[in-house]
Amino acid sequence: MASSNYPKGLAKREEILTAALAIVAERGYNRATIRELAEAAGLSKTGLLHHFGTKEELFAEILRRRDVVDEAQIERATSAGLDPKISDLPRLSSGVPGLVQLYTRFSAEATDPEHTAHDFFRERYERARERSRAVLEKFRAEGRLPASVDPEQAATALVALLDGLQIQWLYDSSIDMAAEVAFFLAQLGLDSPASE
Amino acid sequence: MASSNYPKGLAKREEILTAALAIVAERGYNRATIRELAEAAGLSKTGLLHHFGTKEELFAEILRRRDVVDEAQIERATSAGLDPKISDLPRLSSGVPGLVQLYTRFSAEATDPEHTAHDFFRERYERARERSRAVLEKFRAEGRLPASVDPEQAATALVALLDGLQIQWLYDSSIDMAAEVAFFLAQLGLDSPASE
DNA sequence: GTCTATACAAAGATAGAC
DNA sequence: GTCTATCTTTGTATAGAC
Repeated sequence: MASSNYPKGLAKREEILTAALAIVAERGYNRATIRELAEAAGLSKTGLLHHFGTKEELFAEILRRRDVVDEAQIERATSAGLDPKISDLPRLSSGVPGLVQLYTRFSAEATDPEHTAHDFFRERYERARERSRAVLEKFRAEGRLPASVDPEQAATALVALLDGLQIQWLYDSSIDMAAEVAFFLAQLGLDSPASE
Repeated sequence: MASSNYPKGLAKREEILTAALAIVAERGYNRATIRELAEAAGLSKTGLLHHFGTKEELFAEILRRRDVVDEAQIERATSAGLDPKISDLPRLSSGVPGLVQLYTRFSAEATDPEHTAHDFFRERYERARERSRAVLEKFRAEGRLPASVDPEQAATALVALLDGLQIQWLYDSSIDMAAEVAFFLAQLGLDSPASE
C-alpha cells in the first residue's frame, strides 16, 4: 500500500499523517479536504496523493494506526498482569474527539460495499468480535462470568455498544461511555475485581 | 421547512420522497445524488431543490417519516394491549437495507455540529433515550425489571446497542439484531412474558 | 522517488428567465 | 412553480520537472 520505503518518503508519510490527524481533530472531518491536508503537510495536493493514492487510503491508515496504538496499550496492560479493563476501552483513543468523529463517519461511509475501505472495516469488526469473545471466554473459564452468558452473543453486543455510545457521545458529550460499558459488563454478571 | 402547502406542491413532494426512498434502497446512499433523485422523480435538479432546499433536508424528511411510521406501529401495538416489544425494534424499518444505510450514514455525517441535521439528530437521540427510559421504568414499576437496574443508564445502552448493531449488520448481514437485543434485555433481567 | 502544475468530471448550490 | 445556465468545490488523472 505504501509507495516506497525510502527514508525520505517514510518521513514525509509520517509528517502527512500527523498533520492530517491534527486537522481532523481541530476542524473536523468535513474540512479535512485533501487540499487542506496537503497544505498542512507542506506540499501540493498531488504531492500528497503520491504518498497515499486516495483520500480514503489516508484515512484508513490513520485508523489502522489508532488500532495499533490501542492494541499495544491493551497488550502492555495485560502482560503487566492486569486484566484487560474492557470498561476503559472507550477511553483509549476516544479522548480525541476528532478521531472518534473520523472513525464514526468513515465506518459509516464504508458501509457501501463498493467503498475502498469496506473490506477493511468488515475484517476489523470480525476481529473486534473475535477478540472480545476470547476475553469473555477466558473470564468464563475463570469463573468470573456466569456460564449462562454466551460469549459470542455478548461480544457482538459489546462491540455494538461501543460504536453506538461514540455516536451519542458526539451529539452529547455528557454521555459517560465508560460508565455505560461498566454497566453492561455488570449486567452480564462479570465479577470485576478491584476496578479502580 | 416545506416550500409550499399548495396541493400540487404537496403531491410533488410526496412523489419526490417516494422516488428518493426507492433510489436509496436500490442503489445505495452514494448513488443517491440530487441529479439521480430528480431524474427518478421526473424533474430537473433545481426543480427538486425548489421543494427541498438542500439534499440534507430531503434526507432528514425521509428519516422523519420513518420515525413517524415506526412510532405509529409501536403505538398501535401498545394500545392493543401488547407490550412494546423492544426486541422487535430493529425489525421495524430495518428490514429495508437502504433505509438502514441512509440512517447510519446520515447520522454519522450530522455528527458535525455545523451540519444542517445536527440538531435534528441530537434531539432525536434525546427522545429515543427518554422513551426507552420511560418504558423500562414502567417495567420496573410492574416488577418485571429488577430494581437494581438504572433505567436511564440502560436506556442509553439500548439506544447505542441498536445503532451499533445496524452498523455491524451492514457489514455482515448474518448479525442477528433481534437476537442481540433480546439477549441484552435478558441480561437486564427483564421478565419477558410469552414473547412469540 | 518525490513532487508541481494543469486539466477534468461530478457534486451541490444559486440567479434569474419563463 | 419550474427550468436553463452558471458557479464553486470536491476528488482524481495525466504530464513532466527535479
